[in-house]
Amino acid sequence: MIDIKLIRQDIDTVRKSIHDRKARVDLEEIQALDSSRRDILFEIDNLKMKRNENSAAVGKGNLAPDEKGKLITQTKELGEKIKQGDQKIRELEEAISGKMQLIPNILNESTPLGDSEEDNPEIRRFGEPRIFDFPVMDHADIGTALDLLDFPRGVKLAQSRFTLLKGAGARLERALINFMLDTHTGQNGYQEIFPPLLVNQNAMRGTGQLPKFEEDLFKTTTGLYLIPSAEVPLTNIYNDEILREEELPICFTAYTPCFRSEAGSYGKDTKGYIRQHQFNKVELVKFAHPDQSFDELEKLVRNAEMILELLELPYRVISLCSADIGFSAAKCYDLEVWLPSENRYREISSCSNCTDFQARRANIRFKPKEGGKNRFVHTLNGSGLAVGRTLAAILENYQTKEGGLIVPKVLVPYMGGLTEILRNH
RNA sequence: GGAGAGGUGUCCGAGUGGUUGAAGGAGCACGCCUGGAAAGCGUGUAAAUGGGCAACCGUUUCCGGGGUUCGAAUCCCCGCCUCUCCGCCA
Repeated sequence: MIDIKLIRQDIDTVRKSIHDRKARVDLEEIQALDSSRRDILFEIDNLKMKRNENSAAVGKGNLAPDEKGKLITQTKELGEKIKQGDQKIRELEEAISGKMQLIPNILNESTPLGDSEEDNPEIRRFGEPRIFDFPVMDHADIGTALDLLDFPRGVKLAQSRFTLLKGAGARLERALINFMLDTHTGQNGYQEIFPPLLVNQNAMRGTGQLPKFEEDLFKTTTGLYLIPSAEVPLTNIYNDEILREEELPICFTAYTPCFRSEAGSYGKDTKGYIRQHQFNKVELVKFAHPDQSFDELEKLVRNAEMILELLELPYRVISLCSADIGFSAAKCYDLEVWLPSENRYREISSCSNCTDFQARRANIRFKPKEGGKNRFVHTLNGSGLAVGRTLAAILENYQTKEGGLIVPKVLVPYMGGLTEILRNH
């Protein structure tokens, strides 16, 4: 949620941000609702002041009986007016907040302008795509051939876009999770969390999944939601809390399965392990001081990049342009890994600075060292990394001419010393 | 699922109808003390919101929502959550 004061005082900034995002929001309507709210609030506050004065006078008990009776009757009438006014104010506030929650975050000035994902500028690259002297297979075919991935049985057990991992495939996925967590906790300074995988509506609202993106979520019969990312429980850890400035930045990492209904993505990536209803991810979340958050974003991206570098997977970093960036983010980098079968880079991590957008929704503040008003923290999140896509990238980039798979060096200890997965027949 | 207890400020915790925005403590800030620190002493320290350039003033807030009352942290109803005991259970 953005600050409504921005709409009062600097609506041009809001308008520009919405325009650059190619979004549409009726700001004039919010302005009108806000201004009538303030009018009524002022009026009712004055009536309340009167009521408080009257009640105090009655309480003192030094009034003549008839005077006292008159005052009580009069105050009773005030009470009726106040009740009606309060009701009206509540209605207006609900309307305003409903509309405010649909406004995306204000873009940071460093977010590049663009009309579509075609306009996302590349920031840097790592590694050289390998030259293959044999026809490359895609990860689905390799995974099936090596009996690491079982797509039909995943479908049988659940539905399409659910996959079964088997044997060395399951172990490779687990090895990746452990390798990523160990790196982030051991070298990058994150604290490991294992959060609930189901969260309530309030948490979903805090990070911005609700109310706008409900159709992307799985909901249980008891009203809880399956998390689409550990971003949700991690960021909401401090929902409604006040931190001390000295604690910042706070850095959390978590491995969790993630659940997405992928509504509206029919026809996209239907083959393979790239787009699943359930997938594993290691997430990075930071709570940062507003003055530090963009530096912290750079560090967070580097933390995620480090995983790809250690795995020796070629990748590039792009900066999402105004039309492609997510709802809660002010600035966002995507990491894209090289997929030989597609002959292109594919998203494997998304690292965002949400500035105070989520903090305002989730009411996460900190007490400034020098005193003064509590301020909203800045929240950041990024994948470090999407495990399934990392597995897919390994299958493709590490395939051998003989149809086997070399285990990336850093994963060998996590694979019980296994260096290569061979084809049986 | 059955029985009971409880949800108060950054934290702990008192408070059952009117100077309670809220005792006391911790924490934090500043000052005194000290060679320096700790301890000790003193002072200060809630948030949201509206008006105002500001000083300042008003309103609201003691889990949430309704109600009673001139007036509610305090009384009544509903809901949510937490804890204890019993039952069930990985």
